[in-house]
Amino acid sequence: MTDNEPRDFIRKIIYDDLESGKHTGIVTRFPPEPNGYLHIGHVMAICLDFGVAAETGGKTFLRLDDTNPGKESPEFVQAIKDDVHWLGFDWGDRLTHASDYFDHLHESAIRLIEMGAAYVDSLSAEAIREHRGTLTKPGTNSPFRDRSVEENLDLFSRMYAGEFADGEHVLRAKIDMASPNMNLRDPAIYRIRHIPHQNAGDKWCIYPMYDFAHGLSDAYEGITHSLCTLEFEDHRPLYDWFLDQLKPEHRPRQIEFSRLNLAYTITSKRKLKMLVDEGIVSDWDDPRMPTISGMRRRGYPPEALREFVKRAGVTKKDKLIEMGALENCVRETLGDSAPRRMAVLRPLKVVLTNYPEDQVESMEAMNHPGNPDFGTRALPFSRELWIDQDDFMEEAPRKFFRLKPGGEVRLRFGYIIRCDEVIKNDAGEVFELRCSYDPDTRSGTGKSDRKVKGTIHWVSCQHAIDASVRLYDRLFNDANPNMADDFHSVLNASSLEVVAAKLEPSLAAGDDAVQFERLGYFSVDAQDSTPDAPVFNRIVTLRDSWAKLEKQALQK
RNA sequence: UGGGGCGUAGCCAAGUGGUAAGGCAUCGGGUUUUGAUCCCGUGUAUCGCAGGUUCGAAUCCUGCCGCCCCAGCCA
Repeated sequence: MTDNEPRDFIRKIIYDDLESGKHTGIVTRFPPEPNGYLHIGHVMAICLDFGVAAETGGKTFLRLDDTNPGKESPEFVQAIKDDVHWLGFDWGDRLTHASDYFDHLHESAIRLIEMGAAYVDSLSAEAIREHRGTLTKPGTNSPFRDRSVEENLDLFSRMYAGEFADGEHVLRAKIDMASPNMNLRDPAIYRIRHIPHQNAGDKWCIYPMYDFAHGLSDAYEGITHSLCTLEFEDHRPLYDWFLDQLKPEHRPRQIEFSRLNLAYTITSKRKLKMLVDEGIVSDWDDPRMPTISGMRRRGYPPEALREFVKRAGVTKKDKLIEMGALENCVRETLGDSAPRRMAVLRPLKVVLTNYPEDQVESMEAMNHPGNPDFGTRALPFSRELWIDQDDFMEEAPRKFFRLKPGGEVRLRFGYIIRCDEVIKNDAGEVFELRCSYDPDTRSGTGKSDRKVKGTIHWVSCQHAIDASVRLYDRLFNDANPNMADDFHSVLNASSLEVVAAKLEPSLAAGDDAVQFERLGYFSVDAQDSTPDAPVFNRIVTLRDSWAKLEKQALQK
């Protein structure tokens, strides 16, 4: 147990239930509907459901909530399993489906009918809506509400037998059409759908609704605490109503917490699906997507996501968390684990005019400045180098301590160089820099104690590897696109930029996440990269206080 | 306008009658061959507002305001 650590309100309830002896073991479930990919919001639920069970020595079911065939598919089931595993959680032999319980559910529905607590309604969907009333006006009873038990049983068995078309009849719980809680106005519990099911195949043509299936599934599995998001709070009376009526052996308790919203992104499966279907992103695992698979492909480490949701906390307050908070978790974990490398994103040629034509030196470079265990590597150095265009300014402000005409800068793990001449192309763009190096300043020799303010990264031209590097930015320009009338209007048109980069030779090995020094963390794109044409994704930039200064200067 | 939920610093978040933790961000400063990391320091938070109870209120009471969710045969 994690004593002394502040516990969220749900853990308090659960730990209390353990201490009071109400429960001797905790059983939770993570119940996604396999109708899309899991996203950052689900990470929170996964960490809570699996986390609290693991902490208490309990168990967690991964339950596919597949009560609505037509929207659900095995592809999504597989993706969900992959994502939960990747995040670091294990359900053991507790992979279940709501559809595993269709027989029990069907029997329970019949019991409800026998108890006079459910009836077959033959009103059209539209008529049912009209009878439901509004938020301020009570509903009115369906003319079919008082059918006899026998008639209901007969009708329901014929629904089951496939005698009716979709929508002809529906089974409803008989509760209270005047309830101020809309969910209690005789909710539908079974509907007719002549459509095969992703797990149950052709066995059924009637399917249970979420409210009916969920609580009972929880009960069948012996779930002690059924954790869900706030929008189901209104459903809790209904959840409890079914349990009150049917009195299953185990009685689960539903507890609701607020969803986690990430600024500048959306967490609605429906909208994420639109991004995919409309080709705005390449697929569900596009590295810009807030899906688990997208973040995985982008290179986010799972421990960073776990740390992120831990910091976010579990409460009932609506949250919209800054993107920076997530990115910071990613930087923190990668900062420790990623080896350092050098790469030039927007190459600008530097010729060292006083360096021997055919000479190549080998520079020793640390793989991690803070951790000697990472060792060192050899970096080839020669007369022609690539540096980043951002590291040169023809007319530089005072505080710019990179390269400028007549100015000096240190090449990381190399020499101090001075910019002697700026060569431009016909369009007047800076095309090449003629520089001279100071042979006494070779890194690590201690021959000179000269200091220069700036250090920049570089790659030897003749040794460089060409690679395509994808630079990602937020998908939306609005902090809360969830609330936009039409998310298309707040899309960030430049969320992806692809550059032709030059990499140091050791990057051919294609490691896991690495840091390109002074630029950020990058990883090989598992799908598109090939040995001949490497493709890297930028996971996240480094913090950049220079960019911040520039931005402030612009605002003045 | 019915019902449910939520309001503590820019973003999260502890706190449950004894005088406002912590994290992230911000802003200073130090170290640094990554303008990174690291290290120090940095916040008058009218605890949504207004009344009330109390020696004492973010915590209790009353009234108000704001935001979110609910009228699928979706989950």
